[in-house]
Amino acid sequence: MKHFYLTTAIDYANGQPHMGHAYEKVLADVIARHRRLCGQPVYFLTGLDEHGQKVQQTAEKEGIEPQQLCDRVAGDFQKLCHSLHISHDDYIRTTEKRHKIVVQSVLQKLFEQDEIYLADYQGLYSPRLEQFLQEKDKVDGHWPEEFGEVIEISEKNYFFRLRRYYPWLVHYIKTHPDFIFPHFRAKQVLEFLKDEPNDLCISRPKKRLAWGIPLPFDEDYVTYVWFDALLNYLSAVGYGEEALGHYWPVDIQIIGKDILLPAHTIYWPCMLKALELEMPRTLLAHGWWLVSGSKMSKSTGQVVQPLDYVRLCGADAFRYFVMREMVIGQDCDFSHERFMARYNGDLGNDFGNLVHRLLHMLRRYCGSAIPRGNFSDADDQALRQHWQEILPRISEAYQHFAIHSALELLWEMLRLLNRFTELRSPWSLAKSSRDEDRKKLEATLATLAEGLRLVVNALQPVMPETSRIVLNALGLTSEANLHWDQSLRWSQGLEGRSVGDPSVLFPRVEG
RNA sequence: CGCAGGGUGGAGCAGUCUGGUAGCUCGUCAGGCUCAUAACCUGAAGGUCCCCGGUUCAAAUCCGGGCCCUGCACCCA
Repeated sequence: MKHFYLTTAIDYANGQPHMGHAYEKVLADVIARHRRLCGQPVYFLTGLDEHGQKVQQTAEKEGIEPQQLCDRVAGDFQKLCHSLHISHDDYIRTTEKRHKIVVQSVLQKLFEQDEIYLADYQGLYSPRLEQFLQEKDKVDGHWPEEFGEVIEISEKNYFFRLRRYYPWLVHYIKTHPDFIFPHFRAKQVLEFLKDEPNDLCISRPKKRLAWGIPLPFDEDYVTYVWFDALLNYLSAVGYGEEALGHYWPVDIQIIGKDILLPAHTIYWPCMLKALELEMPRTLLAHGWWLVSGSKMSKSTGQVVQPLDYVRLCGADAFRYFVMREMVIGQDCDFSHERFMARYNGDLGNDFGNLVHRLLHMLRRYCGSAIPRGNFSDADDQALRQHWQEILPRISEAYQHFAIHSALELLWEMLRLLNRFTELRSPWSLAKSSRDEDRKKLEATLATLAEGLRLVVNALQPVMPETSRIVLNALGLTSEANLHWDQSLRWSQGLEGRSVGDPSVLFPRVEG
């Protein structure tokens, strides 16, 4: 059976993890966890892009070997994954042998197929910065000081015949509306493609850049970093081996909107086409996090690092926040106020407090066991009815990456559970000595427990840790193994289970 | 210039593709409850859905025009 294969972009080793990296991994993780719960075997890949000029330069600046730098940065990013509870199945680094072998075999194959040719590359070059320049690098029509002397040079390089696939690519994008998501991004790509792209220069002379994968057919050159990096999606799942069939084509590739063009919508499809491989099913381009809080931070002398919130409020709270706030594909603003509002309001008040008050009532009124629910009235029916209505919408939202709407629906349910609690007022029923009131009290708590179980199960992809804690508190230990549809059906399965003591899931954080 | 995205009660956002009494969260005001994390529940006030025009029985939504904000190919989620 083919795996559901999804990837994030691989992060570039020249820099520290930031909000965007964290978001992308969480998004991918939520999708991966959801698919697993739906019973699909999932292969979730992320990793690190380690070659190229920037890495070489940074390493030189620090006086260390590039590989040392990469090892350190890889550690930082893996730590990030760990602290966010990312459930990736593989972490690929482009300096690994398994990757280099694939890059070289792909290059050799394309070279033999005449997809790669040698030609003169002409351009403006700054020897001081050791890089090629573009007209747009000019400031007010002049080269900035730091470029030093700018000369026109010509050097031989290898090119990939991208233009060969230009007409095919345009047609493919036009006829595959699900290829690029959100759809409006496809329009942007087609706009870009109105001008025929040039063939892609895939080599760098070793005398200028040594930190890369050598071309198999010319030892004087290394591979251009994008060409190298994109192939990680193939090298991780056994390109050239039988195993590839268990993963390819890749189902979802999650990337930032900035690397959609030209890398993932031009280079990558053309490379795959030349290799006679199927296209990715969906390229999912997300937006950017803007941090407007920097002004506020300056005035208070505090620099707010978004990842500090993981430490402050926990991974699940961070995951909830980024999934709830970001509408897929659009940009979104991060601010302390918004984070705290979501944390204290949504998580603390609506959710955590509901769990707490329910467990407390179960302990106080029912000896910490979930009672039998053999009483039903209009309020109770309405609650079940509501769940029946939103359940397909929640599944649909997960399917279409609208995680924020899935969460919105779940919180709607949580509010209804809080309202139901008020309507039935178990604390009043508990004072009565009538049998009927006792039955009503028990049924109320049973209904609340079941409602909470359903919400928490549907919340698993976004908040795995919290879900586990709450399910355990409801006396369930193996619920995670249940199939998505099965676990989200209203049932009586909780009856008789002994529940945990009330604990505060999301302690209030002031400030 | 052009292209793409956005402009919805005090704040932040859904909704726009598939027209049908404008929805959510926060905030404000009033009330209720006391199981609970100064929490929860109820009610109220508050909107020319950027502007102009068109299509339609009906427009936040479709069409045309205009204004404003943000991005746009070294690298960057």
